[in-house]
Amino acid sequence: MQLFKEMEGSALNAATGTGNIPCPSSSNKKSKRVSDNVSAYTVQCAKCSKWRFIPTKEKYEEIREKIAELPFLCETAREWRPDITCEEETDLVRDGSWNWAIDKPCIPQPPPGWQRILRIRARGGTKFADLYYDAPSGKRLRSMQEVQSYMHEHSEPGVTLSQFSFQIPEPLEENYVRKRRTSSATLNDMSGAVVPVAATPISWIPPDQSRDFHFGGERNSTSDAEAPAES
DNA sequence: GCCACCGGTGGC
DNA sequence: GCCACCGGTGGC
Repeated sequence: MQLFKEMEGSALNAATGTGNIPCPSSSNKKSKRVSDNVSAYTVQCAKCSKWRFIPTKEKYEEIREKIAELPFLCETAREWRPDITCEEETDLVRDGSWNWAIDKPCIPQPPPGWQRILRIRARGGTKFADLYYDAPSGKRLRSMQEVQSYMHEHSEPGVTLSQFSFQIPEPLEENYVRKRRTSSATLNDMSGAVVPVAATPISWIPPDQSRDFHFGGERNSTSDAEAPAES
């Protein structure tokens, strides 16, 4: 299970982070082309159900790709946090400043040289997010169709369509996305609890609250153990 | 002129 | 009803 938080506005490339905390950075960007507006990635331990921050987008993508056959455990995080155990408090404090979403598991890592870009849209729109792939050439592709025709025109040895997925996560917050008019539209449908199917929660954060990571936060809201879709 | 963002819709 | 796909456009 994974989560991320969103940061609006500035380009953030979690992938450039080498430490524990992905810092907003535009270091290796020459243009103002935007990257993800996601600034942190988190995965849930399959054993203790606590959340652990993942230091880079690449690592997150690697974990996500294999999570079905290779469940994430706290000890996996020792790669970047040598002391971490299941005894440590969860990395996440659900204090309302974070918005959550459910990421899909088993999404392939982008081919080498490619970037998978997720842009969370503003609340109240008709769609939750956009997903793009940036080709090594810099070309931005918006759909499988575009990937396909790009591959037709450019030789990308060893790259296949199966390495692409345009699946976007789901917002946990009901009504983040404006519901389309339906004939039976009642305003308060309480039934809409998001029940992810073996999926991966993600979170993003509203603007201007970008850097307050809660590693081992004190006010642990007990376990964020379960699929955070209560009520 | 470009592109990030958003909405609409055809096809399932 | 959903979502993959793509067109439009405002802001830069």
